[in-house]
Amino acid sequence: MTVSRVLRNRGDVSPATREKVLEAAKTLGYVPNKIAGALASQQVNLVAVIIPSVANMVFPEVLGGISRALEETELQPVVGVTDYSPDKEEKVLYEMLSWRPSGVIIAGLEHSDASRAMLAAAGIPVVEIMDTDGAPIDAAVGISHRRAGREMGKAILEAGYRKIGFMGTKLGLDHRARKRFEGFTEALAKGGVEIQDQEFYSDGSALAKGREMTEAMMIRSPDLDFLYYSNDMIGAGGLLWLTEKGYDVPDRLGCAGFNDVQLLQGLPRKLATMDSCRQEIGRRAAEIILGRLNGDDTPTGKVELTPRINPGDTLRLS
Amino acid sequence: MTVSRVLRNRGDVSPATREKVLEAAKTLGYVPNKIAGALASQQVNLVAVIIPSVANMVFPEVLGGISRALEETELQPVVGVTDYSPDKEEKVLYEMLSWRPSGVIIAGLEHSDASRAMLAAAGIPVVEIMDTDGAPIDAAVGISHRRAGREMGKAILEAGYRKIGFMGTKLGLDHRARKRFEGFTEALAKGGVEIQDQEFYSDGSALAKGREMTEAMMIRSPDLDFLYYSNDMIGAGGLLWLTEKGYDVPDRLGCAGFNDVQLLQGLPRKLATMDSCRQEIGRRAAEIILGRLNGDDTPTGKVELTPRINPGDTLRLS
DNA sequence: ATGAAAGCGCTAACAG
DNA sequence: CTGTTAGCGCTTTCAT
Repeated sequence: MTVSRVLRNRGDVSPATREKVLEAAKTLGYVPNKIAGALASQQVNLVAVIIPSVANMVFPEVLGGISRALEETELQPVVGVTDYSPDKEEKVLYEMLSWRPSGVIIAGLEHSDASRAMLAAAGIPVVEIMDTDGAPIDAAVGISHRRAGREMGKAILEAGYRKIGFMGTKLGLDHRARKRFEGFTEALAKGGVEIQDQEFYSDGSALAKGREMTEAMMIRSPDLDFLYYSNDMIGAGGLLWLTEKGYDVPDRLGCAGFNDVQLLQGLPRKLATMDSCRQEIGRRAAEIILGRLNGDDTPTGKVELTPRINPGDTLRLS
Repeated sequence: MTVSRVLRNRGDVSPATREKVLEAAKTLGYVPNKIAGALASQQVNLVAVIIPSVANMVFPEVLGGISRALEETELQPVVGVTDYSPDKEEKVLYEMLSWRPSGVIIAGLEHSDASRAMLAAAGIPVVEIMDTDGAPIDAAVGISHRRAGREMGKAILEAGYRKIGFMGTKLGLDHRARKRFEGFTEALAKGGVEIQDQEFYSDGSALAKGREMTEAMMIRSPDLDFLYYSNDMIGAGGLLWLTEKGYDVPDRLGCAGFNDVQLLQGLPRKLATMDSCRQEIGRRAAEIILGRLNGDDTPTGKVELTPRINPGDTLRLS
């Protein structure tokens, strides 16, 4: 009845009755039931956001971009976490889709067949984020990690480094880290250079792991002149160790990470890195959803952002 | 009809029809509509989790505890973020309650009157977390930040430090930081000591801020012999600066933070700190919700966990 | 073991 | 401007 209209500021309601209803609602402590509302109106102003982890520092920033873009909107983000597991992704997705959200923002381009099917069948805008190396189901916004790896490789060669070591997460399910690695080795190969040593880790405090792995690697392969880390956290740990040991960085030895996490500002030396455009990815993804929902003819397909190399203090300039 | 029974493994259904339904569902890519289900059954297996921030490192860990406890359950956490604003908290809460969750886990004990009213009226279990200095609406799990501050103050005095500086976030809306500060000054007062210098910051990279503030403070008050930081991140930044400048830590100058964030493991020196029991808080909170929902006579009221001081390398032992 | 019917609390469309 | 009437897609209860 009229009550519904008042609470949603819809249609014409006389200020008098409006007042009355509002007051009654307040004194009764009335909270509308969105479940019933959603069922009746067949629309749920929620955007499902599916990411691998909240601990990773990268994703909270993407989330920030999304929230900000959705702030002045009816839409609200709801996040689900997959822990980098395709199985869990499938479950989370199923769970979220069963609430009939207005759109989905999901990290990565690789999903199980079932997940892809659900997304395709959902009949709502789907934006895959972070990565553009592959074919999106609907829309995608991100960076090309393969290209990012390649460019870092190129920059390193141009700076004159030749004996290169790599450290990173186990490359199994982190597709983006894998693609960076592939692009990196590819660029090196083009310059006739091969990675001389490499090491992978799976869990633990990234800073400490970076430190340990770096120590192990420098003992094993003392003549390395560059260390490429798959993320800034292990890179920072490594750099701390190198600094303590008195390595001449970046001349005797250079190093670089990936992500440009601002968390690390304040460390003694600034690690060379590459911005992964996290905020903007979030914002753009949200905007695409909004556009689609407004019926704008937002172009489907990929939006590829371009990360820049930030040489910091640890990459000799060529 | 029968379909409903199959999908929920309820009631007696012949294996034959069961098979048929399941297959049909799969080929049709059928995803049940939880909205309708929730409306009909009057129950939503969601737990609203309301926290100030996801960027803070503290809350993701609490979330981890909650998720793990809820893993084998029907319940699913859904998080809302308040950005430390009571207004936003109210909005988020209203929004979430309108989805009729089965329970609420919310950070802190201070809420607007409206928020308290909503929580009290919701008729669902409510667990306030992180803090026990105050009166909970329903149940609470956390630590006494006042006591944490007091204990750190006591430990510092016992170790013989006397000229103490404090650095922290602006104490406006972060009630827990404020309570720690109050407890801290109280303990010092009991020992006849007063804080000699203090500085507050609002935003920016915590590590960098800690560094800057420490530098400023040590220039302004060079005879300080202890620095108490309201969190580990600024503490770590400060410690890095002190180490670079060659301060004799912890003898000439001690320092300590709060939270015991594992993120920082791997820094050259380990900051003295206090564990804030984040994981366990999350787990216990979830368990209380579960208990209440199962009708167990879980005792209402506060659960106060006891944080321990971890002296690291920066607190002289007494 | 299965079908039929009622209704969850709202919104949408239409009357008044 | 305001009231009335149908559902939304399920679950629940009751009959078969």
